[in-house]
Amino acid sequence: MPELPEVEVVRRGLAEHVAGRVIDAVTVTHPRSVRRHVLGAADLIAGISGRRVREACRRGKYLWLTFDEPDAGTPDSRTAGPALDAALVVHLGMSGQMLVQPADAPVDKHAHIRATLDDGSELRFVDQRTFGGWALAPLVEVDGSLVPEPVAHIARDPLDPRFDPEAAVAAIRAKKSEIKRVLLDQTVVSGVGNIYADESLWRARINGNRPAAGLTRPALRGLLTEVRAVMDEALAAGGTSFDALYVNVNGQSGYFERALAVYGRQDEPCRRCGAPVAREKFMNRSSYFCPRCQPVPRRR
DNA sequence: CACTGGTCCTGGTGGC
DNA sequence: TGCCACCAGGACCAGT
Repeated sequence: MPELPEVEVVRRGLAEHVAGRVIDAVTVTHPRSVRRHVLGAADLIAGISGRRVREACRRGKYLWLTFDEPDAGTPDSRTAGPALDAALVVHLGMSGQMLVQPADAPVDKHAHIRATLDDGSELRFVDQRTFGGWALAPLVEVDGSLVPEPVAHIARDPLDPRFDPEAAVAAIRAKKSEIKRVLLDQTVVSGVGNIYADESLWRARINGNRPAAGLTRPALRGLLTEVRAVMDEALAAGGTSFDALYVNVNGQSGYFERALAVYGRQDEPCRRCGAPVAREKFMNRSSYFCPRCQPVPRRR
């Protein structure tokens, strides 16, 4: 269940183990993992084979790899000109992993894409539930930043140096739906998933069912502060469990077992007031909250 | 146009 | 023991 902090841990791993490497051969063994690449697996493979990875980037839960210019003299480089290049966009979905392993290491049953690198290692995309995948897409400029086209609609996340809290507060207040749904809307603020939404709302003592537009600016500033704090803490926890063999292990951060205040703690005492944590259905999933610290809004 | 609710997908779990 | 319903959930899509 990778959210922003887990994805950032993966990005750091890719920056360390994959940036600078040349992608040699690519194999796709599950078509669903490349379904977002409309031109198909063969086109994706052709587009990244032989390319040297430049940088590992992230916005919200989206990852992407950029590449150095192809070598001068290749046919492509004449027509490419100054046009913006493409990036390999990766979304982990619910269960995606980006593993860097020795090429002769046993291959996981759910390894759907494998890319050999020029240092003898192999980058493997492992994904049990196949919600994630790879796609090659052109880079476009949005609000002064270069992002892949499928990421163009994704808002800046709270860890982005150019994240503007006041603009985020205004965007949240402009929404007509409940605050939790707005938090999960990646076009408003990106990187927040179901778990950290519940954790942030609990910290800010706001019930997720409250209309976003009805919350005061200070309340929303406080909420965004808690979102950032939860992410920072999870990132600190995740950054420590780092194996050189693996870029990351299932996006887990160690944060899960320890520090969750409400998520998954139905009927257990609220860590602040002791009241039993409540659980309710929300968009075919669950919301956890403290009914005392986060009072349910009055029906209008 | 904005908002809402359904759907995709598979492995693990718990009930009968 | 075996079967099946159910759950997890990010992003997309169709309907209002």
